[in-house]
Amino acid sequence: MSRSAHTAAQSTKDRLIHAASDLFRRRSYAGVGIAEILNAAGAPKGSLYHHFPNGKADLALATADWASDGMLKLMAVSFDGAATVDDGITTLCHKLAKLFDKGGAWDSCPVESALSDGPDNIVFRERLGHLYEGWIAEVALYSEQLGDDPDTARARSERFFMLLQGAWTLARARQSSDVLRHLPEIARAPL
Amino acid sequence: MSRSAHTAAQSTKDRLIHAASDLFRRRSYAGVGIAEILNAAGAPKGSLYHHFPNGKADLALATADWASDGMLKLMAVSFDGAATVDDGITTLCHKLAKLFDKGGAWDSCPVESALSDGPDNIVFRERLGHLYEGWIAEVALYSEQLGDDPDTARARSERFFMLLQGAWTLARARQSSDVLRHLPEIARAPL
Amino acid sequence: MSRSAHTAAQSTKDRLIHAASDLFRRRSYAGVGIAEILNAAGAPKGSLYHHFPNGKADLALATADWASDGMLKLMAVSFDGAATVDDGITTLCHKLAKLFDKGGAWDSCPVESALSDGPDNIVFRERLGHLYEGWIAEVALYSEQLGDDPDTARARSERFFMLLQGAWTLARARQSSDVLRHLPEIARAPL
Amino acid sequence: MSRSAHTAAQSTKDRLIHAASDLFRRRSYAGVGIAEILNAAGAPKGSLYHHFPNGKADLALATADWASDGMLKLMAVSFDGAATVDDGITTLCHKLAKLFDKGGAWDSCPVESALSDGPDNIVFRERLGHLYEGWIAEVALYSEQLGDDPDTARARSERFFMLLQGAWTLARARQSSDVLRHLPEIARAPL
DNA sequence: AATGAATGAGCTTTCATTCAT
DNA sequence: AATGAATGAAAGCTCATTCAT
Repeated sequence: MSRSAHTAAQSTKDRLIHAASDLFRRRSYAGVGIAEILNAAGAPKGSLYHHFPNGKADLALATADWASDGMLKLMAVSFDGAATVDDGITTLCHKLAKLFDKGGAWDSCPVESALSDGPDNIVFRERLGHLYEGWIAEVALYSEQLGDDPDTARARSERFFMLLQGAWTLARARQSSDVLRHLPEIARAPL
Repeated sequence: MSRSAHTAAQSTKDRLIHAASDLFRRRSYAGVGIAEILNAAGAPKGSLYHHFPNGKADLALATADWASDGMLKLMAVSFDGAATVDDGITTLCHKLAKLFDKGGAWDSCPVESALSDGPDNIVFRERLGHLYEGWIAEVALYSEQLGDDPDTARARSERFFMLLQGAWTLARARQSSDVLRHLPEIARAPL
Repeated sequence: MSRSAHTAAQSTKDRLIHAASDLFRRRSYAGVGIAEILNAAGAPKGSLYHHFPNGKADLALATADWASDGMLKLMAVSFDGAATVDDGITTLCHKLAKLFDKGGAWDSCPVESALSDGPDNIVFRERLGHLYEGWIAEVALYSEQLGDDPDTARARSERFFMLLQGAWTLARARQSSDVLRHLPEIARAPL
Repeated sequence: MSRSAHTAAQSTKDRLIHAASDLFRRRSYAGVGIAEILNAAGAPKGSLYHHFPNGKADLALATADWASDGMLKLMAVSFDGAATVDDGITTLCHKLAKLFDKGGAWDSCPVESALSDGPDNIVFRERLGHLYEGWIAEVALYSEQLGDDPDTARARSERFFMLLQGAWTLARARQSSDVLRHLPEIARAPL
């Protein structure tokens, strides 16, 4: 998910996905041109349509999938060995805060930036929903494993998802990861 | 903020702002062309630069300001006569859910969609932060007026902002305003 | 209709039509790129879509209309003062033979080359039929004025249209206008 | 020449020729891309240059040759057992009308559509002339065999060629094979 | 003989903006 | 204050072809 973690020998296809993800996060699907992506990936002009027959839209879907997988892995790492749900969430928030700081503080959610802006089609919308539900299900699963009953786990996870999305938005507006770092304690407080 | 509330005789400038706001919400700043905005506003080809000398960027800033004012008014109406902060928030969430349903369920935050996507300049970023802080301050003010001490009011408001942004994101991904309608009770639960 | 008859000061729109007509005749709608047309017309890169909002397709329709008008004028001139239908046709064939020789002998029918090749839409097909019927009606009109009864005039005109189209095709295949020049006597002979 | 007469097991090369001929007739050489031809033929991406080393141009020449052979066969069948030239022509016209109706009424002459539009080279032009002369010579031969003296036979054949090309053009413009069916009587009438 | 990945020039069209009126 | 013609850079995409396997 970081901008520099994938510079070792990769396929052209992977380089396209990583370059597109970086650029979409900063300026979103519609704000980034294909020429720029190809240039960033060091890929030749005509190679995009070989790997992604439907062009930019296919690339955006692949980018969102890849970024979502990265998020799921980050969740897994964060909850691995966590004693409580709160511990897992705290670790995750700190990892995300670091990611935010690495990205230049103007990166938005990699899934939303790739799919939200795109062609007005149903495929993008459904994929966006599907990937987000996957994140919520993942945290809910860890919560259950740490003792929550299913309904509580799901409600907690959904609530955390919303807080996280909102916190990231606010962090971006403030150009500061502080709110992400403090998110665990914010979430803990009752209304 | 709604798509149809401003159809009475308006100035060309106002029609441009409203048309742009509608379009930006659905496809964001970069995803909407000036020709499309002019067409939707029924404005002549060359009139944009008369009202907005800096072109699309100026229009986006005006759009964000107008949408933010609408949000502040909605907050005022929601908290007017509210007995508790919870009451005010509940009313606000229901009003926003109705707005969401009106907009075709693919509208995103009007402030973010106008400013997040735009030219990579500092003006947009600072305006985004400024407007969001205004929303947070507004709810915090109502909370204080309803008895919260300043620190509590601010923390509550910030937390609500995050939940609201996240809930809107989730509502959009699900193409359903349910999560917005249930947001008050979700917010009430402790982590 | 000739390549050099319109070099006096013309509007950009006219220059686009004339340049496109020349190029379409030699390599047909699909074989000619917009860049080439703009270059030949001396028109700036973005000006085509100002004059022809639907782009290449609009230009092709305008080109076909203009060429068809030229053909109607040529018919009018040829039959003006003609004592018999045969005289009119003879004059017309000689004028067309001269046109063929001017064009480099690889020009095809300007109406067909603009519309036959184009996007697979019904507008092109109907326009092609409409313009051709106009030619047939025109010659039939002159035949009536020269004494033919309506049915004979129409049959003669239609037969002449076919011979002319076929003769032009053959002239092009042979790179020689001979068959056009001899068309009147060919048409006169019984099968 | 028909679209469905060759569906039994064919070589890749044949399938390429037949698919290309179908497509060229509808949208001409320049209007059809290689990808579309390969797709229609069910041929793998790289196979075209195996069978046609010079690529699309070679394929167009092969297509024109194949279509011209089909026309010569159709002529042979039509004149086989014909008592008079008029009989042969009548049969031929009816066969061509049926072909026209099969093709969707937007097919043009398969020889012209493959060669007329192509690269601006002398090979295509000469092949076009050569194939057309072959058609004219073929009908002239049958006319001689049915009693015409050589000069008359040639003149008749050439005249018929022109009427046929023109009739096909008109049939296409009108989206109706009527003019092809009535061509024999049209040809019979004096100017 | 056959394949599909790779290539970069070219395609049509839209972009945000400027300018003369 | 208001207009629409004009502009050329850039957009996303397809092109015919080459090449290593």
